Amino acid sequence: MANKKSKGEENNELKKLIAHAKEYGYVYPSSEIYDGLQAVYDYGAYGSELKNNLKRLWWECMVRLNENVVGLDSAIFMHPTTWKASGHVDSFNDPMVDNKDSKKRYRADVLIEEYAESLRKAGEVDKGNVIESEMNQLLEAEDLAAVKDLIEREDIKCPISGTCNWTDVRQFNLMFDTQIGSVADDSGKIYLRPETAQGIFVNFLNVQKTARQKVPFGIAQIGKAFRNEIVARQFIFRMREFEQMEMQFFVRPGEEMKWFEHWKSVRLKWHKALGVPEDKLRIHEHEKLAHYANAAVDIEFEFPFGFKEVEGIHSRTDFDLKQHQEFSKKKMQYFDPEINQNYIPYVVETSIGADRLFLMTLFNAFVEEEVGEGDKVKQRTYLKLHPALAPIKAAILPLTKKDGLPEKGREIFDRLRFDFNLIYEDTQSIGKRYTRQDLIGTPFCIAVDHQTLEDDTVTIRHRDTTEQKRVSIDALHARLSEACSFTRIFEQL
RNA sequence: GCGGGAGUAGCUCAGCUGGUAGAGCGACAGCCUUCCAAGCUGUAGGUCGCGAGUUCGAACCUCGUCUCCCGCUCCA
Repeated sequence: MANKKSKGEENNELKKLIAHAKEYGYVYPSSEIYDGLQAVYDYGAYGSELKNNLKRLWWECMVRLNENVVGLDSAIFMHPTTWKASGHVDSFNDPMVDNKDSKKRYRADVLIEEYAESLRKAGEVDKGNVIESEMNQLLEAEDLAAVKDLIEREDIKCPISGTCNWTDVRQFNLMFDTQIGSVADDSGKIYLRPETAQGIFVNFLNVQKTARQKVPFGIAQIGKAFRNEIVARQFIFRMREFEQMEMQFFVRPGEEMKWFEHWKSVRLKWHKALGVPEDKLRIHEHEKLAHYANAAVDIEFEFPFGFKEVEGIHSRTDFDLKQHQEFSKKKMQYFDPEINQNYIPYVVETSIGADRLFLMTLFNAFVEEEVGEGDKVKQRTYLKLHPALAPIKAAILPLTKKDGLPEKGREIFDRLRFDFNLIYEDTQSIGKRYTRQDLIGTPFCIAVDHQTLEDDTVTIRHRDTTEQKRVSIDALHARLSEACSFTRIFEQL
């Protein structure tokens, strides 16, 4: 393709954003003084503000604007059986072994099972069964070294290289685990949740009853989740500790596709309302569905490294509630008075990564443009963040540090600070201060000049155009409220 | 996994055939009182990625090690 970016260019765009994010207080590598921790990042002064604003916006759009969606804040720790019921223990936990010659990776249990099967076929039924039960015992005991010994003792070869040159057997746990209770033993092993959804499912009846909701209704939650990602790349796109914003919507069986389409269009509209250019968004339909789903789409954004999932909308059927009903022996059913029936509701999930949304927002906001003429051409860099999302709403900047201008500036600052996140700054030249605000994405700069002392007016500079307008100090509050309110985004929904 | 390249101040980088570190920008303080990173003065900030070795002496040479980047390979 003609306008396809080269790998180097993609990398440059990402690198530039990473550098900017670090330099201007958005995102730092975690534990940087110790050379960092792979695939873990920290949010700085402005990053934490932006992330909070995004989370609050999502929450308000979900919970406040929908009467039939209520919130929940469930714990990261959950009873271990939760993850057996959800299927995560089985599908997120495999003993892996690599052949050093072919560089192929195998599931150790599959490798041994296939070997045992070949023995049985060759007539050595007993030996095959013995080996398989031995393997199961070792896996049960989590004795991976012994599993390797077993592979070597039986001289199980890689089908590709034909050698028995294996690495150690390693457990690839996509779930993190830890101990609960002060005495560490196996019975206390619990997982850090790999998704927030299960906290919603296990609380389904609690919330339904106490918030007096009727199907169809939804439960929304924002929270951290943890996954041992094997490939750790692409900045905060793929992190080991990340934050999800999920809403599980419970519907009558048979009506799930209607609601699936509903939430698909609602969520797509939401991204557009945030100002994401339409040509950078696309819907990707899953062909291969997860074990719990009967329909799934991703809302993808075109990052420099390609179209990637930001949000997923899944029709999860009644899989999760049914599983929990089975494992917990508690009824996870709802009595629907309208049709006089008891049923396990079907679930439509919307799940967006807060960190991915953050990254998408930063990419959209990052602007570099040439300004000036002739030999005075300079590059201007700024973050074109929506005022409702920007970490700092306005900077109060006295033109000079004399003549009572700082005092007047402080006065204005104090009048507005209770309602808006502001910066007051009076050092160095005004141009330098404007530029600094551009770099962190502050939408408005309020300059206090000599005329202010005469008629109580100030100039407001708009970040995107650098144009200034003179307004009275009394009008500032209303102006900022108008521009920085979430209502400006709600109106687009 | 293989090959190549790079690690020196917050950032970008200089540092000759080995002689115990420099610039620009940025930050901070002051002057100036000025509307888009202006100017002047000053200040802070570096065990030169880490560890050994050679040497009277190592940012520089040798070995090891870690991290990052590029390309290939692999995986999805």
